[in-house]
Amino acid sequence: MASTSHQPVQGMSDIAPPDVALWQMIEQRAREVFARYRFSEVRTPVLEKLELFTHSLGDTTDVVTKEMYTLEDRGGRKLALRPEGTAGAIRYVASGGEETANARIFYMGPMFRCERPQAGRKRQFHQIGLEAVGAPNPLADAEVIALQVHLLAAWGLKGAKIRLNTIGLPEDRAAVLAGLRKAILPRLHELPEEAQQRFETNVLRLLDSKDPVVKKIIAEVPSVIEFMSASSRAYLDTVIATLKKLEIDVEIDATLVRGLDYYVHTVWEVVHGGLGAQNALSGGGRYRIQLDGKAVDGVGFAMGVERVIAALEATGVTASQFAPPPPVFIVSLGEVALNENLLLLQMLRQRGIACEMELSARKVQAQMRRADKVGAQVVVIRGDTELEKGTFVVKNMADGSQREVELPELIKLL
RNA sequence: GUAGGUGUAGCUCAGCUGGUUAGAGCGUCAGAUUGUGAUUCUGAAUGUCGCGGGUUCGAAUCCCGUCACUUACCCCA
Repeated sequence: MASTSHQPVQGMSDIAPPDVALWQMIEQRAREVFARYRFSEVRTPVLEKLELFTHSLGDTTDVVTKEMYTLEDRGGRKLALRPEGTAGAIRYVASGGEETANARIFYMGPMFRCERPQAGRKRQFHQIGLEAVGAPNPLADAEVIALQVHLLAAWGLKGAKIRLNTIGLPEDRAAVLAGLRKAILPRLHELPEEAQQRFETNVLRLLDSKDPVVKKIIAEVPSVIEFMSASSRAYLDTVIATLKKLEIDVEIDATLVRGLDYYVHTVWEVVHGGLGAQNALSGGGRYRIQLDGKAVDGVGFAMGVERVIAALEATGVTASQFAPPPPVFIVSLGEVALNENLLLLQMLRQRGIACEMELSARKVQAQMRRADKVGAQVVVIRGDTELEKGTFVVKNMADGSQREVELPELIKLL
């Protein structure tokens, strides 16, 4: 604390052993759910060519222009730490030919964005993401959303909501922008200066503004969906109808916008109260990514693990609930017993029993305190007397009772 | 990039408008208990008061700078 030299890089942090238990639970249950939906894991490099991201995410997006960690390797090649997982996953898919045309893959791992850290936002953060590759099909979108709901349930997370919207096809974009501008124009002078600028540069971004004045005007303007083509609207309708059949509640929110250029049709977010300003624990949607002249269609989502954890903790879940099982503790009395117990320790471990012991001849009292400290429920005590008799004292820490047994009995007890 | 809050022991924090040797709780270690834990009692160790500079007889305290953490804007998971 006093020294800053041993701290991790700004916005990056260690995940300490007790907390890791929660991470492992999240990852393990995610793997179980993904397996049921027949998705397989892909592990792509953390470092990619810079252009992979500029091409797929869009070279004017904020993520690409001001948030990426970029570097040059010794050969002068421009590289970037991945700011998200879809680009790399799709690069893998695009390189694979036919057999990956309908790939169903998931990934989990660290992502990097050099932003100002705040609640729910780290510079190194972790995502669990999934991509269902294949031609646009509203049923696929619904299936992926259903999977996501399943995932939230598997984690035991309560209170999450899904906000759903469509951003239509690229062909709709011009009509949407024009329609929106036309609707807002009469009230443009009411907007704050910053918002007026955005009216020119990126009208869509006015939709999810946090400014109360902007919000009010946006609420009175027709929904973006109304400016879209009939086929885009039909696509959305099918997604909604399918979700209804699957009994999945979503909130249609026409102000939902996404910051990456590759999205088409369905987009959604999973939000949770009690997360601070960054209330989205997942973002997802359908996309079309052009790579080397090849278009890859798919639908997917990415969940921010740190945010999922924050949401779980906000609902009373703690890492200690997923702590590893308590160990058996071996107490030694005297040097001779200490050495003999080392053999016992290894023998028990080889039988699959988690156990530990003090590796120096400390006082019994200190060893017992240690046993209690690490949460041992059973303590095996062995000193000279027991060595002579070939017995072990087994103590139950909960009620304090103990009995003396021989080896076969000991193994049966543990 | 912009704005607010905070940096004192391993952890959580107290330290009033500057005044001698900088505190508490928890944790750690040890003793009470020479072979028995969570309770109790007793004791011990650990601080360049984030860092650098300034004002002052004197700075943890005031001023300036800087770094870090934190919250929010922007944007996003």
